[in-house]
Parts: sequence; C-alpha cells; structure tokens
Amino acid sequence: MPTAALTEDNEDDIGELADIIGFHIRLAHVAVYRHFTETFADLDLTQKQVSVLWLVDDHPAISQIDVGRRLQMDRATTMTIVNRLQDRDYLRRERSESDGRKQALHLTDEGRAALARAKTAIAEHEAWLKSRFSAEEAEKLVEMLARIHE
Amino acid sequence: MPTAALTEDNEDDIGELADIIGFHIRLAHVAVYRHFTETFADLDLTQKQVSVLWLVDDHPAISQIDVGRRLQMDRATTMTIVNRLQDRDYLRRERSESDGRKQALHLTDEGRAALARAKTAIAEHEAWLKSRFSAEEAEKLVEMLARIHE
DNA sequence: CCTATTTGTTAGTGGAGCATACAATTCGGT
DNA sequence: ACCGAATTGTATGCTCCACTAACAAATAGG
Repeated sequence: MPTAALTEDNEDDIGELADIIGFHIRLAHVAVYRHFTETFADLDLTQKQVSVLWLVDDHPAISQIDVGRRLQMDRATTMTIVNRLQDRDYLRRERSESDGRKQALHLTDEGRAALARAKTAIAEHEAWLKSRFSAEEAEKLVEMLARIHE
Repeated sequence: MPTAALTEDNEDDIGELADIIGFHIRLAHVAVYRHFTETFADLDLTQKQVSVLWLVDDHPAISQIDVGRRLQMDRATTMTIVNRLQDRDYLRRERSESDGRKQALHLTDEGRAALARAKTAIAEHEAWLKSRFSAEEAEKLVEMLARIHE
C-alpha cells in the first residue's frame, strides 16, 4: 500500500536526487561553508586560508607545491591563496636554501595571531558540526570521507 | 611509547587538520567535483545544472524560488543557473498562471535529452563513488550528510 | 484598501577551481 | 660534465557559484 512517502511532495522534497551520494556531499559542503563564513565573518578568513595558515604553522619552510599537495589544490590555486595571505602580512615567502625552485613559507607574528584566533573559531564551528553525531559516528564519517579524497 | 604515527611526516600528512570534520567534507567535495567535471566534460554540464534539470523534470512548472529552496541556493544563484540553461535551450520560463510573481519552469525537448544523457553519466559517477562503500555504509553516509544539510 | 511579503531580476563582489605559457632550477642519464 | 626532462613558481585569463543590495511586479492579509 502507498505510504505517506509515496505521495509526499513537501517543499523540500528532491525526489530521486536524494539517492545520489555526490548530491548530499555538495549540500553538506555548502551548509558547512555557510556556517564557516558566518563564524569567520569577523576574522575575514576563508576555509582555505585557515587551512594554509595551519599547515604552514605545522610545517615551517613548507613549499607551495607541498601545501597544494596536502590540501589538494593545484599550483595556480595555491598561488592565489598564498598571495592573499602575503598581502595581509600573515605569511612571507623565502627562497628555499635546499632547492632553489621552491619557496619556503613562514608565518609572520600577525599570521600566528590570526591562526590562534582562527583556531578558537574553528572549535566553535566544529562543535556546531559535531553536535549532530556521536563520537563513533564522527569517526566513521571522517573515515568514510577520507576514502573519497584518498 | 612513540609509534610510527608520531614521527611520520610523509608528504600527505596534514597533522591536526585531519581531526576537523569540515576539512574532510571540503576535500571530499573537491574530489567529487573533480571527478564529476571529468565525467561531464563531453556533456559540458555542472553538478548544479544537472540538479536543476533533474528537479524541473520531476516537478514541471516549479518556480525558481522552489528550486532554490530544494537545492539550497539563494535567488541570485538560482537565476544565473537557470539563465545558463535557458540560453542553451534546455528549459524555458513561463509566467505562472496561479501566481503572477512566479516563473513556471519547464524542460524543452533538448533539455530532456540532455538530462537523459546526464543520468547515464551520473550513474557512472555514482558507481565510482559507491565503489568505496558497502550498501549499509553508503546509506549511513547519506544519512549523516543529510543531518548536516538538514 | 493599503502595507508587508514574496518572487524575480539586475548588477556587482569575491573565492576558488581550471588551463596555458613561460622562466628558473634541479634531476638524471649518458 | 653536459643536455634534455621534470619540477616549481609565476602571470594571465577563464568559469562557476556563492553572496549583497536595490528595485519592480504581484500577491497576501489585516
């Protein structure tokens, strides 16, 4: 017998699209993006910018190509993000001593301060996200997402 | 005692960032985006365009605001996507009879043909994604992602 | 009937992805 | 030791999608 599910057509119904994993990843991404943007409105930092600051702090003298590899961005995309952060004096480029082709990236004091503020905001943002899941679920989710991005 | 994990610093290591759910959602999204773009290179359609075609096919005479609500886009974003699809003669706008403020969206024959081709490509794309998961995992993943985007 | 709301539209901004082309440096093989 | 191939950074220019703000037309509701 037909159930309510078969006849419902409420305003949020997306029909067969609901069966597409990629579709849900996209919606989830946008929802996360939106909340992130709100949380970081004062700091005026994007997800990518925070990721780069974080990575450079963890790995001083890291090269741009390395940043791109770890965050899965190509060279051109990495450039624009590093450029923006450099324009704001959050990091600086130095020529690598070991390999003249590479730039060695370092945070400035301002960059470190911005990252510290960002980490506080990230905690808030993550709490918003994690409130939906048990600890085991969160772990499982991360593990499954990692299988997608390798 | 320290394990290998404590000293490893292979080129893909992202340190503490790996604990941030939002970070994995972003990486997974980009990976899916990239594969989608490859799969749809011939069709020259984006995820959003396919979603809109799909939705209009499922709900003839749907309004733009409704499309936006279901796909979680604002009016301006919906406009640009509908514009592109209209420019390519994949759909047309009609004034709604029941509500003069609304546009009633309809696929053209070309739009239906494009959607049919797109659904084939989507199947391929989804197979690529789903190959990573068991049926139960896929279901759990979708359910968890849905909790994020509501 | 008059005001508030909804919907569509236009115009402009910014981030992030892509490709291509070029220069400088390093690597690798002979 | 050299020369061609590969790597890295850079510049330019494109597309897509998210946003805001402002305005017009239609509807809804007291």
